[in-house]
Amino acid sequence: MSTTELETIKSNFTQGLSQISQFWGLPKSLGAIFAVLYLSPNALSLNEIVGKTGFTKGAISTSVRTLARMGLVHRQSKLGDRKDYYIAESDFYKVVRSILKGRENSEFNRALASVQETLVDLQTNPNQEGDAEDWDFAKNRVAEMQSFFDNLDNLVRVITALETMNQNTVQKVIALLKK
Amino acid sequence: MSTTELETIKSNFTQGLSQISQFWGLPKSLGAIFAVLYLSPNALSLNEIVGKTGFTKGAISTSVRTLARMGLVHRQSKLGDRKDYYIAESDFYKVVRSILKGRENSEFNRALASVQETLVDLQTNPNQEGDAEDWDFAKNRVAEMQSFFDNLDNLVRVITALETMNQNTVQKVIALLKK
DNA sequence: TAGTTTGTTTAGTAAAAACTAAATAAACTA
DNA sequence: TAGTTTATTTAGTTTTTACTAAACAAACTA
Repeated sequence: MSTTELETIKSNFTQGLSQISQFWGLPKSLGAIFAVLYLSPNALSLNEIVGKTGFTKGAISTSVRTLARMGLVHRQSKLGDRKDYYIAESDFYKVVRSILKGRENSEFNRALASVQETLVDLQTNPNQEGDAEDWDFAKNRVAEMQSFFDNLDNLVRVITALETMNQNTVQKVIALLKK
Repeated sequence: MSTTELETIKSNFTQGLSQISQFWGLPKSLGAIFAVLYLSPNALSLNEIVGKTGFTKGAISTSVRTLARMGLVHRQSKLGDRKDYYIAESDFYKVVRSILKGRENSEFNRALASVQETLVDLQTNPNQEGDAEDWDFAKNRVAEMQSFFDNLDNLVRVITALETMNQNTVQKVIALLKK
């Protein structure tokens, strides 16, 4: 009965993380799986996760891999046991850095590059007569955007370079901003 | 012909922003509409946006409203003209603050609240005998998560409270983090 | 070897989201 | 008033995405 109670609370928590997950445009399953792992004192096998979440083996298999890519869970192998086991990363600052690092590979960078190409295209073009103002306007706008992205990219680069990031780090930033 | 060239470049740029948009889990249309407005020296009416993007009036009508909610575009009314006109916000730091502010209303906060409820549920419950360690483990885990969220929330609160935010602000943060 | 137990991939389905076309509403105009 | 011109809403379609069920593959076991 007390166990049931705990399970109920866990289930509510899982629902909450599912919603957060889909708020960020991710599948609910990711939130649910992470929640189950996060509240489990011991590593869980794929089939155990199936049992606790109700998703199929295939779904868990792929979901758990994307969670691992994000740095939110880690795969473990026990000796003499063919099963894989999964645990949740509980240091969220680590997760933030891991996700920010992931940006380099991603589709996102290809899109960013296309913005940069636009800027080059605009700059290398000889000024036209008829629509010179249009060209200049576009040039300035895209240059501003590029500068914003560069600035942001620097910030991310510095963050990912931090050997440690924790509450204290954030609080120092807050103190700086408050002035 | 030179005009055609400029249009081609604009179209590439628009494609780029569309991809960025969908990378963040948003409809491509949002990126496309913003791109068109961002590169337009003058405010555009709804029908002009329809012409430049190829989406239907209905789609533009709703998309432009969500863009406005995010602070990415602004609606303008010209006197003696019944049409609405739209311009892009070009200060991206403003946009960041605007989006961060929007968090208060959102579904996101309801989900966060449910995490907090979980914590309360766990803490108010009298310790059980059989599964005391399970309760404690869950309690600690959820408390840690809550503390992370609180910390982040403070940061966001400070950022939105900033009267101005710009490249310089970011650079100061970078300088702080580098030490 | 054949038989288990695991994880992954694939093909198909169900559900959700983005979008279109058209009806409606609202504000003006002649 | 009836007729235009605009924006919004609605109902339905298309497209995309998440997921299931089942086949497959790989690693072990008897």
